[in-house]
Amino acid sequence: MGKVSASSSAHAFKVACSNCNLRELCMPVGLNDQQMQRIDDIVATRRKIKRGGSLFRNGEAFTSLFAIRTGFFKTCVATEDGRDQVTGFQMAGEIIGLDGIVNDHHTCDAVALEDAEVCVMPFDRIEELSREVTPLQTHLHKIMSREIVREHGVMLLLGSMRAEERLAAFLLNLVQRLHDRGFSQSELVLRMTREEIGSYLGLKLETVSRTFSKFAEDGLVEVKQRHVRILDTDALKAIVNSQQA
Amino acid sequence: MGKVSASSSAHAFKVACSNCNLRELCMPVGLNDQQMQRIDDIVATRRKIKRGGSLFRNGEAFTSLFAIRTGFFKTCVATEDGRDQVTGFQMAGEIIGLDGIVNDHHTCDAVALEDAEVCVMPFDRIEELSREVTPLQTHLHKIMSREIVREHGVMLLLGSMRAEERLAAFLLNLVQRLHDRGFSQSELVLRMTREEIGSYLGLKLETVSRTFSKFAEDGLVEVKQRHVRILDTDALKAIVNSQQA
DNA sequence: CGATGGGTTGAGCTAGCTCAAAAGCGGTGG
DNA sequence: CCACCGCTTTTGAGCTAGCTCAACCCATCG
Repeated sequence: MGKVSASSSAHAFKVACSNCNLRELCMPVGLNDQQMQRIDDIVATRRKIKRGGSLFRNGEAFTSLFAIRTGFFKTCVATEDGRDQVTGFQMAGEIIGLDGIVNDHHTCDAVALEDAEVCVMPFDRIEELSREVTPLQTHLHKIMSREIVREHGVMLLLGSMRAEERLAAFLLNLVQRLHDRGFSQSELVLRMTREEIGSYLGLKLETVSRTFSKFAEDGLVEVKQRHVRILDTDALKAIVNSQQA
Repeated sequence: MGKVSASSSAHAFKVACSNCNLRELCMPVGLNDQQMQRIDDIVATRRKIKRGGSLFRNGEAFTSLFAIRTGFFKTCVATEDGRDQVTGFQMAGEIIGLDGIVNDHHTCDAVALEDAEVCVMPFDRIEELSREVTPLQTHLHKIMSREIVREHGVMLLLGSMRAEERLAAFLLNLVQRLHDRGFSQSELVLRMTREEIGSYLGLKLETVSRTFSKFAEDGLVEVKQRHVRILDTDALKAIVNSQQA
């Protein structure tokens, strides 16, 4: 698989979305062959990122969106005074980099939480083609809108839920997305630390740990380090909608 | 949609973006006459919304984006169990309704905090025209990306700031946006209640009120009900970047 | 094996919450 | 013009969820 530099490398070989098993996740459906062909051409290259490496960083020029092929990312923003906040965790089939469009440079960091590979899609090509292939245009708009709606959900979580609700919502969301990708509905391996979960959820790592322990004590989940088995999905759902405030 | 409810009404008369003094805020710049002409055609109608009325509600079909001409809105999402969270406050020149694109129905409520008027822009027309007028396409993408970046900022605020930092950041943001629209840099009238501010900032209304009082006591602002005069912008900025955690 | 980075757990603290009372403000009707 | 009502805001007093600080454990890896 080519020569890999420090933490990432660009590859010149061509890849085909039309053969990609993640197609339904990142590409529009219902394209004819010719349209599919043209979309294949959008993916300029792939890029591998080693665990801990970054796909892009705050301040870097924006040129491309990235479709995650394998691996797991976090995105985080930072204040001037150095605090930072995880704004999301992204997995295979998801599109990353939308934040860069508005000012032509990225405003957050995207860091690989495990070795990863992404498809590089130059944004000028996307815009060009989406003028001609209507389903692509529609798809792009929906992806951006979906991100806005997702963030609304995070704001709701951060603004009005208590610790247990937040963690329950987080677990349910993760396992749902994994299930959409063909994994178990009840078992998952966390790719991130307690601290990263805490940052995302607006909690301290100790609180995350304690809340995991409480869930385990109550028989809702089994937790062994980063391995989590969900034993009672309904109880977790009930916690999210508990309104116990 | 279509039918006019108690608190809003649709007007059939035509309006022209080209003559609108908010043009630079909601429309692309650098268009030629012919392009401008065509964009004028996007604005199908205007719609007035009385204070307290809603522009759209969670669950309603999505057909159009709205450009705020006058007035002030809040958007809020709700959990199944009835809690809700203000996700943003929108003022003249801002675009509202992007959440509806992904699933063809709205996922939040947009409520007028004062009598308001919006330009109704059918989204299918926008998509159609943005295939032909590249600056419009670019502009649409930037608007959506800007919203994503804005929400990142809110997540940072909700996830990692303390009450004083949140309120200071909120005031600075509001006054900045008002200043961009030609209003004072230091004086503003809040269009929302303490409770709505609290919801947006993830705080209780009492905490918002107390924090205002503390700022006033410290000589940073003068507060008389909803009239706020900022006396020391730099001190507010220092609070936002205090990292006192 | 020792070092290192994550994770857990305990003990005490505090920012922000809850509950409660009272006061200001704006509209309405006599 | 005044009295009243409903809504918003302020302020006080006490409480608590989640934080801080600290110790310890566990897994991995050179």
